[in-house]
Amino acid sequence: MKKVTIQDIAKELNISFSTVARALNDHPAISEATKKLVRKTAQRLNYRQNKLASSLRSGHSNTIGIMVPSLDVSFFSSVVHGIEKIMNENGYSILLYQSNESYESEKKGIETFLNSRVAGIIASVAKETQTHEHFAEIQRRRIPLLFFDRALEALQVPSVTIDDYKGGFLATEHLIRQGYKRIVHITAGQTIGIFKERLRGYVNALKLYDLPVDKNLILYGDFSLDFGRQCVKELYQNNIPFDAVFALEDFTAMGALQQLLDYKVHVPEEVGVIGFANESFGALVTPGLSSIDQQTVHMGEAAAELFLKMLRSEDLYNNLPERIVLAPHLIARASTARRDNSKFSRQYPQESEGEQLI
Amino acid sequence: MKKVTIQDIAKELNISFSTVARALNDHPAISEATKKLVRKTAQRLNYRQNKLASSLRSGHSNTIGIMVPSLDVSFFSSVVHGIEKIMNENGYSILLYQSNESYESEKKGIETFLNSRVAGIIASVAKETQTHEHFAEIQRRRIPLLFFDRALEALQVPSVTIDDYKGGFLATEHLIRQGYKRIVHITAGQTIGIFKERLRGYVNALKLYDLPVDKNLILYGDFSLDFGRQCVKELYQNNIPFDAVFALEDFTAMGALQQLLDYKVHVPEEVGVIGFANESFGALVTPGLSSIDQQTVHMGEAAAELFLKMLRSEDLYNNLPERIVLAPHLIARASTARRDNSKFSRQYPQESEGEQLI
DNA sequence: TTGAAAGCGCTAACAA
DNA sequence: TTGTTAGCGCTTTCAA
Repeated sequence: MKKVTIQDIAKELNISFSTVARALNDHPAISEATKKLVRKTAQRLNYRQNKLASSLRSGHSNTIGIMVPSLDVSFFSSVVHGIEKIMNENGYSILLYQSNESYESEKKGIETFLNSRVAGIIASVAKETQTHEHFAEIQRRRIPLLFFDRALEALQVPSVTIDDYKGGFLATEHLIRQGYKRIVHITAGQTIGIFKERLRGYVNALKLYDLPVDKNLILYGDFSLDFGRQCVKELYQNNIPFDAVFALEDFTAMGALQQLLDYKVHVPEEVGVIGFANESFGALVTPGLSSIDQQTVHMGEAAAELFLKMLRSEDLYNNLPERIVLAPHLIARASTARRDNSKFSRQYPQESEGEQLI
Repeated sequence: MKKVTIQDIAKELNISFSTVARALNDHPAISEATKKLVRKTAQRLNYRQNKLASSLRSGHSNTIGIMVPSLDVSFFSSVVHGIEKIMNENGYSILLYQSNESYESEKKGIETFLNSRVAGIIASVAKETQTHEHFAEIQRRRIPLLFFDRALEALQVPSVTIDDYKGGFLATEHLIRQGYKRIVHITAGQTIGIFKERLRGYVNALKLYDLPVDKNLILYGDFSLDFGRQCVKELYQNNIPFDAVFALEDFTAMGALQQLLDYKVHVPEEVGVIGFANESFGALVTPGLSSIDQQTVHMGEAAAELFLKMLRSEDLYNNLPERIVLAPHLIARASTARRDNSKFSRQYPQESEGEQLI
């Protein structure tokens, strides 16, 4: 199949190729008659516009780059799902890149985006990333950049994140209201912003409710199902009493829960467990795992909408960057259903999604 | 920041711009001295190659299109994760498109890919798609096309799928060997190929083990957690005796399992339950949900490898298309752990992943 | 309402 | 080893 260009259509119709180009782009100065004729011929010849040529010439592109740590993490694939949907409805295509949490890979991806002359970039920063030179270059080239979930605070870049402090606070407050008093918090050893915020929420909730902050109850480490199990094991081995576990994310919480059940500890009666992220399995396990919902759908939508606004505005880097912070939601399930909590007053407006206990 | 081109570098160094181009592309005819000089200047001026221009001129592109029904389905996001990783390692970028199971959307996506002059397309067909004209056009343009998981048999296109017949057979055989005799199969009302194959595997396994095929035990419908619950309810309401459920996928199986537990039916002692897809929650619920693993990782890898082979071969459409069919694996967990099954002989080589019962 | 012509930034054949 | 030159297929200004 020979490649068909606007020249071929022009020859077919004995008109100039610029008229053909205008007709195909629905230029107002072209008569309806020629437009119709051109479109018909284009279809007959199986013509397809060459976006490479048109983008090269016009300097505009309708491709945007999305950089995520990994599509294997349901949170990210879910947000990408949402962003792609909305950007696609607005005529944009998605160039996808996974950093796999590696700084080098992230840098390479940004380069690819830049070389491909994308119209803008939406990114969630890799765990490993310490410097921000590669992101700064995007700004220097005046290309719209937006962070979601994991942002680099040092850069003046718009972002959509959730309030991790509030998430940590909500989880801890919920446990306190359920009557738990010695609450363990499992957090990350590294100094990732979002986990520090969750920890801060935990500490402040304890203080607000006049509970002591016990260093022995704050466990640092990697996060994984196994680490959750190990934490519970060590707490028992070291004879450290506790009656609840708030883990930085659901898999770790699930590990803790499994280990407790292995030890024949009653959940939620003796020990309550809550996680973070509201992974889909939380609703399916027994007892149902309480968690903090990260507003995945909203985050994708908000990111796409804000980004579209950026693409449309000219004075992109003149005003202060818009930073949208979404409110996390408490999802109370059986793993923390110790008792009636009606006597407590509400601290935040939407405390629960009203999900059924399982 | 002004846009820097090879012309700017050429002016800086008082050499011709084609020398610069050659130097940057590591052309063998250029001396090491100039190469070094050019590279240094390029870096100093913050030069970035324009892929639009180079692809337009050379006629080659290193972008490939990936079309999936939805990234919100963990199976697809997981396969895309794998494909992106390998293609990326081989120097390709990914243009991503979700059909959301819509034929129109799929068609539009293919058009975008074609207009963007992708080097090739990897696709999993939308549920809604009945015709294959849009895929045929890809072939007519001699662009490499590969299907994964959901292929259109009518087209001579290479594909990577799993053996759904064998999956259905394995699941049913496993239940039979565990001593279950009246096995319900929940399948899709629509006539999707892969579900028909699973049903065929179910029927043939029963026949092979001399068990009757009872129409009352084959339930057609939508697939969802709720439908699984509903199936169990109806079976009890209609007084249809059964001692096992094989559902077309894990969420439906989970619904059946939950309803059985609500009815205080003992799983696996009284009724066994097995699903399909090996979703991550299966290992976390209690009792652990037996399932059929779809070889997600292998599928991504196999698809990427086969595709790379296609991209490299010239006589792409001359020989018969390679169709790779992966073997599904039985994952036996607590939901079917009725009793010792050592007295049965093995039908297939790898019967179980040897996963611990939870 | 249409045509002519220039050129986006690069690759690659041909010359030197 | 390097330079000259001609486009890739399109958008867009200027002219008619």
